[in-house]
Amino acid sequence: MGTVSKALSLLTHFNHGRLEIGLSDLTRLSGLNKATVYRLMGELQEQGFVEQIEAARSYRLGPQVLRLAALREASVPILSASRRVLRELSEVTGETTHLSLLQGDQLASLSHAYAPQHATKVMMEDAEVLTFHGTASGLAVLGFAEAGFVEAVLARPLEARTPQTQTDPEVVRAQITEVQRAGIAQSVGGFEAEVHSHAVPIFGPDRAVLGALAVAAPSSRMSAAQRRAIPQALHAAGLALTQRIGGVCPPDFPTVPAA
Amino acid sequence: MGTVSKALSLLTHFNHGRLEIGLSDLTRLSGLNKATVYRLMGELQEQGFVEQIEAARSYRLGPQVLRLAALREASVPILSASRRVLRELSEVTGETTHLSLLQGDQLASLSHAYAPQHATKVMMEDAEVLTFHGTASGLAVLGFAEAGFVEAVLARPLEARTPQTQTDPEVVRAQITEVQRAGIAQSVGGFEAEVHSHAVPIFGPDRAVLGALAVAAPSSRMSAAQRRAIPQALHAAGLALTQRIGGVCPPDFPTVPAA
DNA sequence: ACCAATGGTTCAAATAATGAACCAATCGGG
DNA sequence: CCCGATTGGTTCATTATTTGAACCATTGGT
Repeated sequence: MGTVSKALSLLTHFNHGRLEIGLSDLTRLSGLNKATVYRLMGELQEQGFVEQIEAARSYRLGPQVLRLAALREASVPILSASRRVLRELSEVTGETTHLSLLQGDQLASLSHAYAPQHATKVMMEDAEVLTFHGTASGLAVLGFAEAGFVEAVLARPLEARTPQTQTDPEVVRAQITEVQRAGIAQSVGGFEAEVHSHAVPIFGPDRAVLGALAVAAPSSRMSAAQRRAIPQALHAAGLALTQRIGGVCPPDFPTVPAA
Repeated sequence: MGTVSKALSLLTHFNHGRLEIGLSDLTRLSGLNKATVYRLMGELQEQGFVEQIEAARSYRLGPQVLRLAALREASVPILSASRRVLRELSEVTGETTHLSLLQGDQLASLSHAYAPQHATKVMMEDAEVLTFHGTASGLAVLGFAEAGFVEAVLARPLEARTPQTQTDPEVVRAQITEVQRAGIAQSVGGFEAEVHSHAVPIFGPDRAVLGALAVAAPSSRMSAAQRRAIPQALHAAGLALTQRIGGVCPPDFPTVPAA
């Protein structure tokens, strides 16, 4: 791994539960030498990618990433395109919806919308990293990703976030086959207990899968009517979003929502 | 300059006018060796910071920056805090408003709001890099930045974006002194012709200047009434935003809007 | 058919990254 | 109030990576 990759991989350790990281923690998390981490963080800081909090001397992400994100949106306005789709999908389904995007070998939830109807709803945070095997979004992506990518994901140990999480690669493989047939993925409590999620893949201009659009509902509200309504609305919303960003579905993507 | 800094500095060449850059262009822009740029971009691509467009083989910013930006906002929610302030300021002044943030040695406009009142308005793009000497925002920042920073900025050649741009360092220095006295900066046509801008600095928890809040109006609409109303509204909005993000004004910041 | 430009690749030479050990300061018990 | 443990930060000889001139294959324009 090159020096640049090492530096950038340090940034992957930031997440919602760890917005600030000290030098020692980062050294442990990365497995790199302390002096190396120190110097790399110094360079990241010079370029504005991280900044150091005076008091604790711990690091947090810097302002430079805001500019880059704004330019990324100018290049590929997928987040702004998603907002309307998410809002409408939340209204129609009465549940929380979110968009997750593939970032290398990670899947991160980056935009969401809540439904006004219910007092209880599934809460979301942007930039949360999702597991592939334990979320509907992850399965939707795997169903239409390259075979090599799927193998790489399943070769890693599959973490169990809840007692319901499927951690057997063979079971996950069967789920993926079902996703390919139906064009839609499901997960019941695989990431958060009591959450029933549906998801469909989103495709780019080169027919490659970019991420997934998902509806997350409390299991208790999953009536027979919802089980029919959500896949239908989700399928349509997925096609709409893919189209809005100039994407094209691959030939093997089902054109009608299957049961 | 370390390898990491070189790689990250490649990203600074992306902007609204150059959302995609080919290998040769990037080599020229950066002044680095072609093989170096090629390898560095390869590493940036591996980490999802850039991606390559299949057809043209040129590079654009990658999806990874979106995740980092979302986390930065979770750490320091300055953009979300600014939106309400900008909206209200646009309503009160009837003109376009925007927030720019300091990113190392660059000042980038990152959030804006339009007023509904007028058919003609100053248009803004997020992530545009502003000059320090030719914009009200830049002058507002310089007025309350460290002396060393001001010297570094004025030591560089001052580009003239319009015939009205002040490029004499001594004149700019005098403008900065005036900004310190009044607590508000002005620029008439220094960045775009026919645009009259006012700006106030925004401060962080450590009393350091983070960026500037600005009102940009067509020169033709700058009546005597507006010349009084804008500084007053802007001063109040700046204090409000500084406060909302937990910032503190330095002791030498004027507490009342001066003429 | 040509020339100039593009993206991509090679390999010896030059340079930068590395990591074990060390320092000073701080923290939290007992 | 002292002690051990932990923190951020620094050093420098060794090591491994980066570098860049030159080269190749394609593409596009004239």
